[in-house]
Amino acid sequence: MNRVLVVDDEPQIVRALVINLKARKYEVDSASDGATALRLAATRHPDVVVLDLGLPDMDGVEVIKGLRGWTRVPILVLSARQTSDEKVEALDAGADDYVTKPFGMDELLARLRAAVRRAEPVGAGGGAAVVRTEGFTVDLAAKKVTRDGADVRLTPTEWHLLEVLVRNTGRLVSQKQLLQEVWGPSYGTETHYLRVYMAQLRRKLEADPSHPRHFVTEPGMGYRFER
Amino acid sequence: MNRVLVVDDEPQIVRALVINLKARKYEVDSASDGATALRLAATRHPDVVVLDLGLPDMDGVEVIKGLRGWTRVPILVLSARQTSDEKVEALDAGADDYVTKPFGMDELLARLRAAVRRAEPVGAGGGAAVVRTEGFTVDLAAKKVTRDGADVRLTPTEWHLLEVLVRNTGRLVSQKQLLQEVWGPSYGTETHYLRVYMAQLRRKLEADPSHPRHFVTEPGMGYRFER
DNA sequence: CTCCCGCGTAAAAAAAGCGTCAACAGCATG
DNA sequence: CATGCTGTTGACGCTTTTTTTACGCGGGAG
Repeated sequence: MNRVLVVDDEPQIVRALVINLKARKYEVDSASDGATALRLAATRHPDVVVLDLGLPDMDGVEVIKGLRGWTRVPILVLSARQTSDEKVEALDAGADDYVTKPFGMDELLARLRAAVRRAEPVGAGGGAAVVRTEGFTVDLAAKKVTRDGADVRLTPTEWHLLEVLVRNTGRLVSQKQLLQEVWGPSYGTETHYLRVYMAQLRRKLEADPSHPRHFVTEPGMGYRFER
Repeated sequence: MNRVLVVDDEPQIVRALVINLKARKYEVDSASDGATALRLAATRHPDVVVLDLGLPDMDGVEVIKGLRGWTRVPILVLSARQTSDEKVEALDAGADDYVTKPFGMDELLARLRAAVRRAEPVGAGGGAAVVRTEGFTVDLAAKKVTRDGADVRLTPTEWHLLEVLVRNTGRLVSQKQLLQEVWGPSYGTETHYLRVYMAQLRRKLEADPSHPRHFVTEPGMGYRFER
């Protein structure tokens, strides 16, 4: 889940934000002055910062610059000041968004989501994209399989089958599920295909293809990939 | 020089934006309806889109979704509607920012700068935008390819294709992704184009074009650039 | 013990995909 | 107006991939 750093010197605003954010399963840290904010940002590495400009100890723009010196974390500025100059200054200092008080909680949360979303890396897939065994390595993101340092060439069907199995490492995948995921929803009984392609995967990846260690047959049920 | 796509059905707003943007050295395209906007976005590849939600031919949120189907270009929404629901809907559909009319030009431009800035690749401040192989060198920033000390002349399409591949060095890029990024979202099955242009890239860059080392074909899946 | 079914393997036939050459149209340039 | 460049499209031979067919093996049921 995402971590948010809330920075505001008005306790009631902090409380309202914290309650709303926690209800939506964000992890929340809070600070009421700039120095604390910078320290927390450095130690806690939030995914987004909500920053009030009117802080007691330092100018809000200085906080933005302090953050931008070392991180690109999204900064959502919150301010009572509505003048155009203030907004321009904050945005050009490195803020990502600027919301004037009083603000609607729904809107603020939506802007927060937008900020978090666009900060996500391109590969939106969750989880480790590389799976290693002692014999070979599968890189889901690059769609690449390596064995003894050399690339292994897989056909689209072989790759797709491998992908489904690896994404379910350790779990049994039924024949029907494999067929439908790889060949399409109208397939489900053509277990021939599985035997043929399993043999090819084993030939390309198993040290001893006739005694497979990683691509295990569960007779009558399906197949299982073991790391 | 950044390219902006302005979408609004009120001519005076478009004119005001275009004048201000051009004065600040942006390249500007404009559209007055959603269909044109989507087409221009596909063909011109703007760095940021300024989108009015009240278009004559389609719902603004649909335009956002149409863009988000294939690109992460920043979208700055412009709208006369101020209700929280509208904002939330647009932001959650994939917009990056939401400004209500009437708006201050200074603020809009500052938000535009913020949107463009954060969309820049991480290594933008002098990072390694140059990729070298033993045969040739690609400079992403300068949009230049060098081989044996001499510049290689690439057509716009060739360059675009090369760019996508190089930005994904080592990763397999699917045929569909290549087609959509280079030719636009309505393409996806015209694999013929890829074959023709791959051949041209190889002829210009590979030492032995018929045995490519860097532009690898993964039959049925896509292509991969290897350094 | 024998039969039968599911499994693995191999090799065929069929289909799909790839690279290449060449022609053509649109467009900007000179 | 001619020219050259670019992007699009078609045709063809060839290779790879998928599908289909065939056959041997082994374990469990009867």
